[in-house]
Amino acid sequence: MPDPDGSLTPAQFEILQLLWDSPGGLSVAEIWEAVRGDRDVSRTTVLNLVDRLEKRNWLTREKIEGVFRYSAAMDRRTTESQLAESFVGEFFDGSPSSFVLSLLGSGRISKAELRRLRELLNDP
Amino acid sequence: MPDPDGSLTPAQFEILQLLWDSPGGLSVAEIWEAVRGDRDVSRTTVLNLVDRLEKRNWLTREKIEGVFRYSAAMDRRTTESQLAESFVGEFFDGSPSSFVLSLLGSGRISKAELRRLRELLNDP
DNA sequence: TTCATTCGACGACAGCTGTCGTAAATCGGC
DNA sequence: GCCGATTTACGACAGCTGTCGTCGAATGAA
Repeated sequence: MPDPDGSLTPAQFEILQLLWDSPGGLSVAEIWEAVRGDRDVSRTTVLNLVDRLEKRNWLTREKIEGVFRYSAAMDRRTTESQLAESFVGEFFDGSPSSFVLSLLGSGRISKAELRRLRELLNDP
Repeated sequence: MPDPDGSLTPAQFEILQLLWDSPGGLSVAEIWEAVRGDRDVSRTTVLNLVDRLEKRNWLTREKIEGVFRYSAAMDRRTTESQLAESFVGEFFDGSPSSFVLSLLGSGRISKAELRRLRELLNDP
């Protein structure tokens, strides 16, 4: 069971999010139903996304009562950490503070977010 | 002179970084020379990357003494802010604190970076 | 002017993504 | 066991990316 290949696009990440929120795993039909809440998309599109993710070892599947149920192969924390780190590595020279500085510069961070950030860094 | 189209890949971003560091702009030959410091790549590859960036309005160019010199159309701060914000929007539900939390979870942040982050958030 | 060198436009290619349709396999009800 | 419906596999497509080569145009030295 090797590690997942490559990185993730938003469409792929959306599927992983659904699976992380569904302990027992989901069938393609269920994923489709959930995705269709946001975007209008065909069943086979979702099927294909899921299929490719499974081939790249991002998902595992198990046939239960005749239908495949998919689950995320890597847990949420690890995946998100990896995404965040490789993004900062590629675009901010690996410097989180440089990234946060840019974010602050955009001026679109709410007071609540700022407070949460301070707590995060000063507390533990 | 509309805004730049779409987002940026690491290869494209590398070129922008070079241009931000070169006030007078750079010719393709100069960009090539700089890029070749990192990766081994053909002249036409760089030329094509630059060409497409210019067509998407990420770069402007001006012919000086017979040779095009390219400059970044959008300044560094603005571009980086946009990148950071859209990344957080796509993968962290628009929540910077959630992003930083993931980064902390990876356990690969140096003490110096942590200190810098705290200063950044407590100072202003 | 001529000619070698540089520069730039263009096209090509494979790989990936999101999108979809068709066809085959599977399943449940009768 | 058969048939309609669901599920899955597979192939197709356009668009983008990084990669490169070719060819014509521009340039400058002799």
